[in-house]
Order: sequence, then C-alpha cells, then structure tokens
Amino acid sequence: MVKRISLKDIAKKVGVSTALVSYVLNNKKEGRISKEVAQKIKDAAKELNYTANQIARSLKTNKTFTIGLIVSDISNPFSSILNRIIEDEAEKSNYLVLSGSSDESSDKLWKLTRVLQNYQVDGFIISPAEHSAPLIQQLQEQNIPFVLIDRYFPEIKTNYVTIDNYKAAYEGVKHMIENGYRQIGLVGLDIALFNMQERRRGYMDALKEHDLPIKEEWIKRVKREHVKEAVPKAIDELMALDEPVDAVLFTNNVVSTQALKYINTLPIRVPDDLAIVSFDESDAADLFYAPITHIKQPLQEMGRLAADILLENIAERQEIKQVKMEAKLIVRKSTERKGKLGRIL
Amino acid sequence: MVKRISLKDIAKKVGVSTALVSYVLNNKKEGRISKEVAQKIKDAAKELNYTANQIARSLKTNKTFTIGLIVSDISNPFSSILNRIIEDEAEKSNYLVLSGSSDESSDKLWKLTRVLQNYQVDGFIISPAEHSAPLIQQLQEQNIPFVLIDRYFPEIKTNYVTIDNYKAAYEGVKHMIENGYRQIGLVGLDIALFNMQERRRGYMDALKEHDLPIKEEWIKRVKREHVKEAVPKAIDELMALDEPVDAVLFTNNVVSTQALKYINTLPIRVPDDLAIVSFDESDAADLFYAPITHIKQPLQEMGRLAADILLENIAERQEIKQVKMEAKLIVRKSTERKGKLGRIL
DNA sequence: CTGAAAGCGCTTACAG
DNA sequence: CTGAAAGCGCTTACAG
Repeated sequence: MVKRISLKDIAKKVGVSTALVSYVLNNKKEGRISKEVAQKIKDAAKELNYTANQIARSLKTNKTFTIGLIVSDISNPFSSILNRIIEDEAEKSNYLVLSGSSDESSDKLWKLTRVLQNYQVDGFIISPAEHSAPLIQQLQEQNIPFVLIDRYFPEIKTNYVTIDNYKAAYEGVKHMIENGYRQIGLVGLDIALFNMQERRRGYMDALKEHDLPIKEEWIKRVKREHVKEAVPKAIDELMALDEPVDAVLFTNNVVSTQALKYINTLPIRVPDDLAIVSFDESDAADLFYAPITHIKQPLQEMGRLAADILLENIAERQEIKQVKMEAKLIVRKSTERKGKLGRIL
Repeated sequence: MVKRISLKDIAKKVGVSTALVSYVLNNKKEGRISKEVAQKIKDAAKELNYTANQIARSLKTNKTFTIGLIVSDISNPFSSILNRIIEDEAEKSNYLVLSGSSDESSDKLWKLTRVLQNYQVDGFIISPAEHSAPLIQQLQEQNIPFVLIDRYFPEIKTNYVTIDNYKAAYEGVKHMIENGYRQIGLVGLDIALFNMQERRRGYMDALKEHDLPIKEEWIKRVKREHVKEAVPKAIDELMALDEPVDAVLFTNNVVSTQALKYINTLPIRVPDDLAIVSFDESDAADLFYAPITHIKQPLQEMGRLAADILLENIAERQEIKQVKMEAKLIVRKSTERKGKLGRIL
C-alpha cells in the first residue's frame, strides 16, 4: 500500500497546525479563518489527493456513517432488492451499508448484531429471524437506533415498516373465492413469525367469512432448509386428498418459486385444475405459462422509509414509528374465473 | 446508547493496566502472564459483556477486517448470489463485506472505491464497470489488494476470477448448430467490456467454423438503461427480417429474462420457431414453457476463490492469479433438435 | 485569526 | 510477570 496522506502531511506542507487543516477541510469556523490560508490548505489537500481517514474520524466522533442491514438471506431477491433500495437511500446521506444474512437463525442474528456493533454501525435495519424477539428487545433496551423491516414482533414496541399481511392474504383468498374457487389450500414456511401467522389468519378469515370450510390438511408448512423437496411433497399431498384443493395461496416467494417449478412439470393445468395466488413479485410468477396473480409489496417505499426513519433516529431520537403499508393484488391469469377456460375449450 | 465498556473499565475493575487486559483478551504473551490475573481479566470482561471497539483497533493496527465488494447492481441475482457466497467465505476469516453498486458507471465506481478506501477496507472484489480500466490500473499501482470477478481488462495485469467467455459462447452456439439451427442471432448488452466481446467472438467463431454466414443484422446490442423496451424491439427486428433467425444467443441474464418475458407473449414457439441459449441460470430460464438451455457459471467456486485470493493477498502480497473457469452448458428443451417436434406433432 | 493539547479506545515496543 | 508510554489520525474545547 502506498502511504496515505494525513492531515499532518498537509499541515506540514502549508506550515500550519493540523487543527487548522481540519477546520478548513470540514468547513468549520468559516469566516473566522483567513481566506488566504484556507485556500492554501484546500489547494494542498487537492494536490496531495487527500481524503480523510474515516476510521480515525469515527473513533473521535463516535459516528461511522454506516448502517447494518441484516436479512435472512441477502441472495433472496426480496432482500437483495431491498438492499439496493436502502443502499441508494443511505448514499444520499453519505451512509454506507454493511449487510449480513442470518439464515433464519437467531443465533447468527445475535452474532451479526454483535459484530456490527463492534464496527460501531450507527444503526440497524433488520428483518428479524424467528425466535429473535429477546435479541430485538435487548437492542431496544440498549437504545440502539434500529428499524425492523418486513417482520416485527407485536409484543415489542419498536420502529417497523411492513405491510398489512393479514389484509394482503385476506384479499388474495377473497379474490379466489369470488372467482369460483372453493377448496383453497395454503403452503407457507414453517416459521414462527408474526407476519406468517398474519398471512394464515387472513387466509382463514377469508374462508370463514365466506362460509367455506377450513381444513387442517389444506394447510402446509414446509421447512426453510428443505424447500426443494418439501414443497413438491406438499403439493403432491394437496392434490392427492380425497377432496383435493382447487386453489392455493403461497405465502412466501421462495416457496412460490419452488412450487411453480414443480407444478410446471405436472400434468395439472393452472388455473383449470389449480388457481394460484402468491406473495411477492418474481420472474417465476411472470414467466409461468399462466402468469401468477400475486401480492405485490411496495418494496421501494418500504426500503426508503425504513432508511429514512433510521437516519432520523440516528440524528436524534424520535418517537417510535410503526408503519403498515398496503400490498397490492396484481390479478393475472392464474386465478381466472373458474370454469371460464373449460367452457371455451 | 448505553455507554460501551472499554479496556479501561476492565483494567480499573481488576486493578491492572489496560495493556495487560489487551494482552490477555488477545491471547498475546500467553504463558508470560500469571494464570490467576489472566482469569480475573477474562471473568471481568465476560461479566461486563466487553467486546472490543473494532474502530479503535483498526486505527492502531491499520486493519479493518472488511472487504469492499463492488458490482454493477447488487439486486441483480447474479451479483446478490455472489455477494452471499463471498459473505460466507469472508466470514470464515472474520471479515465483513461492504457492498456497493456502480450502475455500470466508471464514475460511480471511482467514488465507491474512494469512499470504501476512506473506510480503510483491507481489499476489494470488483466486477468493474465499462470504461473503468484507468481506475483499475490506478488501484493496481497503489498496490491495493483486489480481485476482479466476472469481468477483467486483458491489458492490465491484475488478479481475476472469471469464466472462459469465448469458449462458453462458442459451445452454446455450436450446440445449436449441431441441433440443426442455421440462422443464429445474438442479443447482448451494449457494453464495452472484454467479457462481452469474448462472448461475441465465441459466437462468431462458432458460425465461421461451421461455414455459416455472419450477418450484422443478426447481432443486437441493447442499452442497459432501456432493457425493458430495447429487448422486445431487438427481438421484433430479428423476427421481421427477410431472413429471420431461427435461434438466438442471449449473452446476459438481464437481457435473457427480459427476452423470455416478451417471447412468452408472442405467437412464436420455442424451439420450433426459435431456439434459445442464454448465459446464466435463472428462474425465468427454468420456468419458461420450454426450459432454456443455458450457460451455467460456477458462481460458488468463483466467489469463494475470489475471496480466498483476496484474503491471501491481504495477508501477504502474492503473485498475480488469473483464473479462467469453465462454464457448463446445461442442455434443455429450448434447443431441441430442429424439426423433431414438428415431426412428432 | 490560529495553535497547543487532550482525547477517542485500542496495540505494542520497551523497560524493569 | 507487569506497566508506563507512545501513537494510530482525527476533532474540538480552550486559550491567546
């Protein structure tokens, strides 16, 4: 490495103190420093190609201009898109994003927050793993600025930005009911998170309020680590019932993508044999032979708002903000009115 | 924020110097410190829940245990998967990843390296933007440890990990020729990068060596900023020629996904009317009604190797390593032998 | 208008 | 076996 230029180098070159150099370069005490000296310092800095050592500055100021982003898996499109949005929003305020993946493990989440705290990040945006309520509670007690995104714990009073998962699921199921489907199943992740519970609750209430039966065997939960095998199995089971489902709600994008890939290989037709609504946009949902009706989360708004709330809280402690946005049901071919295709063919 | 515990707090509590605490907690001078004192210090650290301030440590040691990852767009699955792989590999050596997106702008790339250098990252993994050769050259001259990934500049001697893009494209096109396709087009990004050139060269050589004509109007380059409109337009043009193509190579995953979505809406059938080979895996390629034959890059190996090379270079300057891996052609329905389907139907 | 000095929280060469 | 001291590169309250 070439030796970095420090304040001292500039001070020596110009023949002033490092203090003066610091003031000038940070535009402090403007007007109280002679224009002439200030210009000399600025010229020297430019000439030497000086940039401040952010580490030294951070040690002194106790501020790093970094935020930690922790999601379940940064390679999941849902997360990587959020990452990019947050990166762009943070950049406007000269913040940098340090990201990490918890793999849905509260243990790993704990470690990550610990490591990132050692790096003195100014705050966190977290999509918490299951069973991580105690950790989140602890962060809250430590008065560390953070915003939860996508997921939150209703029993802990924290900042969060999410969608109304109950309503989103309810609307999706209601839409299928209105289009003539009656045996509606659900396939989701076997994760003890409030947003998943809410999606299930929305599903069940939609059925209930339309006087449709709720059957335990229509509700499938697959383990995150075994999505590849468990999703096909779940679908096979749903279709092999005495009373098979004629529609299904996928409550997660990973499940949905896996399911679509499998269904694509089966002799069942969508929507004739099976209508589908899934959470989240995806290339898979777009490219399935019958484009999938899906619940679109306002990622752009969510990411930006989460970043903004965090940055405000870093600047000055704010009141707790809890934001539930509306998801949008994008209706497409996978839920076309039951019987319609049949009649045409 | 709750006040962080420092070395001083522990030193005071135990009644020793901060130096001793530092030695014990870092397992330096083992055996030369009395077991009894060492234990006391460790107990106190645990009790006070001490973790080292990485910023202070970095200032002193000139080492941050962070690496900067700069790609074109971190929300592109190709990049976000690499990000995750690199994150996991780096974590094994207690490194953290700071990532950023250059948006294919050498200017933004320059800014990002600058900012990340101010944060004293120990090294970089970069997928360079077009026209960024001078910047890369400069990094090299500054003796900053870095590894290029996916893309590199043949005129600059740097570490890199990539695939043999020439061969990958050549094999893909050869495969289509062998399956009976003769009018083979190419749609790629209008980017002045060596890997894109190599893919075009592989495409052209495959045609040449099989005595097939190369027509300028069969080669389409679309602007990255206008993929959504430009890809459909390119495909329309290819199909509207007096001598339309009967096969096409998509040299980039973004182009390919966009193209598949559009082709899905057209009355042309794949592979009967149009055979397709595309670079990179994707859900879109999997879910297209005729699963797409594609060129699979060994992302796992590339990401890990890039991280390993970087970490070795951070530890101690190494000889320059230039790695070209083999991509794998995954043959599927989109390139089924020409006429085969026709005969069966 | 400018500078000397303290201090952020560590590490480490040196001395005893 | 242990500690005093210097120093990493900044910022800033204070003094003049």
